[in-house]
Amino acid sequence: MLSGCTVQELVDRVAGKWSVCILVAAADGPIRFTELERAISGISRRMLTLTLRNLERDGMLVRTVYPTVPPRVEYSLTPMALELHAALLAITTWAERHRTDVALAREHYDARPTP
Amino acid sequence: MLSGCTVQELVDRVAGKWSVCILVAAADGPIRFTELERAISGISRRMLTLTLRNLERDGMLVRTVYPTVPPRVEYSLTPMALELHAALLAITTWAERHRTDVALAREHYDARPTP
DNA sequence: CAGCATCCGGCCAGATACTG
DNA sequence: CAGTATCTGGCCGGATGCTG
Repeated sequence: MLSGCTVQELVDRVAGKWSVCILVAAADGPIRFTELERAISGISRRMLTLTLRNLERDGMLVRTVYPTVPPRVEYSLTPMALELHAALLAITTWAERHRTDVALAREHYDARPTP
Repeated sequence: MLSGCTVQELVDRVAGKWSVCILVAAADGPIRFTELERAISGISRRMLTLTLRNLERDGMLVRTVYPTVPPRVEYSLTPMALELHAALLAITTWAERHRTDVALAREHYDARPTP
C-alpha cells in the first residue's frame, strides 16, 4: 500500500514546474481553465489539462462544472493543497531573495579558467 | 542580465528530484561523493555528477578537494543553500503528513465510475 | 575514489486537429 | 469554453567503458 507515494515521489510531483504554477495561480480562490491558461505563461493546453488531472487525482484540486453554455469549469485548492501552498511560498520567497546571488554565482563559475 | 534566472526557472532547478535529495543529504555537514551515492538510492553516477555540478555552479555547494591518494572530495552547503534547505523541510514535512491522504485520494479517484 | 565521454532508448511535451 | 486524441521529435537519463 502507499505504492507510488513515497515522500520523494510526492515532493517530485507537487514540486513539478506546472504543478507549482497552478497551485500558486489557484491560491486566491477558484479559477477557470482559460484563466489558468492566461496566468501561466508558456504552458500548453495539453500540459495544463494533464497537470490539472494529476492534481485533482491527488486530492489537491476540486473540479466544479457548471452546466451552462458555454461550459464553465472552476478549480479550487483543497485544504491540503492550501497547506502545501504555504510551504511553497517559502521556496518562492527564497528564490526571489536569491536569484541575483545565483546569477552572480553562475557568472563567476563560468568565468573560471577552464581546467 | 539575470537571464535564465527567473523565479520559476530557479524553483524548477532547486526543486528538481536529485537536487532536493542532495540538499537534504548534505544538510548535516560535508559529505563525500560516494557517501552521497549510497545515501541517495536510485541515483546514477552520471546524474549525481551532473546535479552536483549544477548546484556548485549555482553557488549552492562548495566543493573541497583534498589532494590525497585516493582522492577525497567533500561537498558542503553554502549559507544560501542552508536557507533553501529549511524551506524544503516545510515541503517534505507536508509530504510526510499527507502521503496517506494523497494515496487515498488516488484510490478514490481511480475507483470512480469511468465516464 | 571521483569522476568524464559516448552511445542510445524511452518518454515527455509541443503541435495539430477534432468535439461535447 | 474546456477539453481529448494522435503523432512526432528532442532531450533526459541509464548503461558502459575509460582515467587522474
